[in-house]
Amino acid sequence: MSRTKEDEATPAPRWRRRKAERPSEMLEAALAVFIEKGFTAARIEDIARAAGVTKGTIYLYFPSKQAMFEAVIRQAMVSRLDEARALFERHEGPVAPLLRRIIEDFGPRLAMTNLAAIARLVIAEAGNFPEIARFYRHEVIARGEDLFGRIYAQGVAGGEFPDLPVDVVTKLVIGPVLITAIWRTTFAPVDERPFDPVAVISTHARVLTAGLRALAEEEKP
Amino acid sequence: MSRTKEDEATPAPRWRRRKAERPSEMLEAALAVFIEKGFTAARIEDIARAAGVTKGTIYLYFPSKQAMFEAVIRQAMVSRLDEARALFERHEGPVAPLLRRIIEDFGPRLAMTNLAAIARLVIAEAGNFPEIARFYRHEVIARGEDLFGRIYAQGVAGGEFPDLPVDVVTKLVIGPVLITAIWRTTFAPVDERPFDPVAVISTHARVLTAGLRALAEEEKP
Amino acid sequence: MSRTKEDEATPAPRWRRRKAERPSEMLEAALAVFIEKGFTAARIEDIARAAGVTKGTIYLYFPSKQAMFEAVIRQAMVSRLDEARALFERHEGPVAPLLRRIIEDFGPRLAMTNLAAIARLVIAEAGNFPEIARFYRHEVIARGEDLFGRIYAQGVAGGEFPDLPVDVVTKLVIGPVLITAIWRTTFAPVDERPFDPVAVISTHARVLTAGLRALAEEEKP
Amino acid sequence: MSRTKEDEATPAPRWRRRKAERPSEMLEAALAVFIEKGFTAARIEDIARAAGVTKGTIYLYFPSKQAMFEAVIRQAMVSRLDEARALFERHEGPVAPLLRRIIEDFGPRLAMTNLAAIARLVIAEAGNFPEIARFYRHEVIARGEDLFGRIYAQGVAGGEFPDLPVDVVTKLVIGPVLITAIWRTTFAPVDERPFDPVAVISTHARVLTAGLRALAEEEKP
DNA sequence: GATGAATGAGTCTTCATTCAT
DNA sequence: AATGAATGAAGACTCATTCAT
Repeated sequence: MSRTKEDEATPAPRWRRRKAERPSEMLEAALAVFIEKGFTAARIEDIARAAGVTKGTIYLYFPSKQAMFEAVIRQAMVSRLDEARALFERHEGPVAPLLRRIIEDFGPRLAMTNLAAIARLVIAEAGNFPEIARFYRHEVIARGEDLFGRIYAQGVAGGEFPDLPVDVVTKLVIGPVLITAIWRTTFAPVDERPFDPVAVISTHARVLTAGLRALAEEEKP
Repeated sequence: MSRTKEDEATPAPRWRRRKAERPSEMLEAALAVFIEKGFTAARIEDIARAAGVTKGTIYLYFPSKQAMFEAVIRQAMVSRLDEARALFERHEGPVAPLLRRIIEDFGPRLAMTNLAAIARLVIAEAGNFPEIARFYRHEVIARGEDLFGRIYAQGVAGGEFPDLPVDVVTKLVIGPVLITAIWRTTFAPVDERPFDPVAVISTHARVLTAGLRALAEEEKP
Repeated sequence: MSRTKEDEATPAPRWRRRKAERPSEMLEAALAVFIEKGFTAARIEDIARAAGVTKGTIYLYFPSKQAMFEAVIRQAMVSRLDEARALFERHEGPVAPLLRRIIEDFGPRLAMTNLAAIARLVIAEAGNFPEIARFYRHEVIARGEDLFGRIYAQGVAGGEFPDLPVDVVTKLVIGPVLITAIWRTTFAPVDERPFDPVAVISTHARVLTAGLRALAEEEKP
Repeated sequence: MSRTKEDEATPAPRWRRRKAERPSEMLEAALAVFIEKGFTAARIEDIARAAGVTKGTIYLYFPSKQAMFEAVIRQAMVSRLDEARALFERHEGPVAPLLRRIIEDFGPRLAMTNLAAIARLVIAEAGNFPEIARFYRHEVIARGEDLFGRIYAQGVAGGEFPDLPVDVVTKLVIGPVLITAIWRTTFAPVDERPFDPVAVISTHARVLTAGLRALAEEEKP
């Protein structure tokens, strides 16, 4: 592409105009910094440096550190939610043997990626950010329960699962996954003993499915 | 409560000699403030006020805010550890039906008291306080695993439990309890739907014991 | 000086971009404050105000009060060192009568300017700032001895000066100059009697040169 | 000495009543601490510990840290003044050869003992303690000049010394001694090269006496 | 007389936020 | 749009001084 006439008036800009991408680049950088240091200890300047901009620029896109934090969590979760939805919706057919596969697919995805760190971040800061807690509760967890609830309902209808409240069962599913996530990011770094998250999650899948199946049997007359 | 006559003559003294009691009063006050605000957002002056002393007094007993935080967690956990030990050691006899009782006794004690908030605090701050993480790992969790491990081993020996690694089983036991604790302190306050921690825990106990029993059956020839 | 019309429309801006000049302005202000109050008693805010900036700005240029102090002494001495070098190196030819001129040129320059106050400051704080002492020893004194040593060696070679260790002679040269400097800044302000530093220094020059000449004569066979 | 009847009523006290000695013990301890750290950096508690008492006790004897500092300097100097006086007054007879002995006796006594450190302390803090400066000027220096002045006057009368103002000559005498004292306490600790204070002082004595003698010769017709 | 627990004013230092360029 | 110099409020920590015991 040869330079045309208008180049005379408008010399090549030193930086490429990337207005649209900038904010989400910043959010990614911010996520990394928040994960590493937590909300308070993360300095705006750290985030700016990680994003390759300067402090002032952050404030062109976000009105405050707190607003940025909320946006960070939002974006991080939203971008994962679609993956999660796809994951859940892919599964069709008989659900009982599926539960195990769901846990084994979904578990490591939470426990082994930085979703674990995000979860820890949310847990840590929810007290100071009710807005975050509310968002997480309604946008993330509610959707997850919804997706999982439909699958579970099928299983109950088919006599594969006992008739328990879905929000309770969800917590039984998530609990050991969450503890695995937390363990990996919190205690494993200071622990000399090896820690095998996948083993925990697959054992969890086995025990839980076995337990649900057993209770379902009991319910039958 | 009206002021009595002698108040006129004897205004409140600036201080009263109470060296022995002071430190643990301060730790209690500090725990409350740390739980409410997190480590960084808690101001020493807040803690001092909550303890009924002034800033300077804090520094007579603790060399720094960080040291105080570590002491807070230590004292909070140590005082619970004995309860926990007693709880575990009381149980004797056949262990399979016991597991359920253990979860149902121990679970609410973690999920419903401020142990839940402490756990959240540890999770939130462990990244910035490796010392806390290490302490918690070695003093709190290791002991719990130890106590629980002995019980579980009996069950395995008696064919009541499947032969799984005890550290893995421990996480299956704790996971849903922990999520209950976190839920109560993190999401329940912003959630309009009712949340029944005890239901979660007792369901957990039922499903887990059923699952372990089922797997134990499978193991038998 | 009355405010002009445009003042109405343009109130003083919060700041003006002056990165290049700022640091040395701050160092000058800091020198004045440190001289007046000593290191510990000088408040960063005093220095900032004297420099026409606010506290925070100081920390944009110096990482700590201590670092600033070291920079202050360094800059104050380094800028004088070149003058001193020029002064010494200008002198050529026979050195014996020169010694007197050197003292009479150099003495008042130390005793009458704020070099005197800096010397006092260094003496006062060297105990708490070994780095300052070391810097002063190696950068300031060593250079002075070096310059002076070359001149003195010529005089010894020419039989004008006795063959004494140059570091000892240096102290004989400096001693009365230093006491003059200290006297002026320490005791003269509280003394009702008049004090004539120049008289002390010129008498010193006369007596010292006479003494050295006499000893040089003695050395000759 | 056997215990007598009144012992029954007055059992041996746990501590010996030493009201009279206590203050000067504290002053000695305080001197050491002030010398080591300077006025501001010296903590009352350091002094108390060094004196074997507690903070509160200090305030039974001195109304404030500043008052204590002034008392410290006073006592330290007063106790030395008598020695100095004795030293000066011992000397009698012809004064010219004596000057050298005076310097060689008195010099090391100032330069090598903690008088050097006290001098440094006074120089350092005089700005913040005009009272100290005044005391030192009038009580210490004036007396020294007085004693020395009588000797010098004899020498002038006898044609041994040139007719110079005694306050000027005093500074020529003291200057190299002072620089030796300061050097030893300020720069020698950070200097790898050896430093021989006595050599400086004896050279000083030789050069100064030679110089004064030479000028006295010039004055003669 | 002595103690030492308690106080609180004083200071350094950090960092989110602003705004002239 | 981007920069980065400057701001100033906020908070950890120190230590001279007080005073109940």
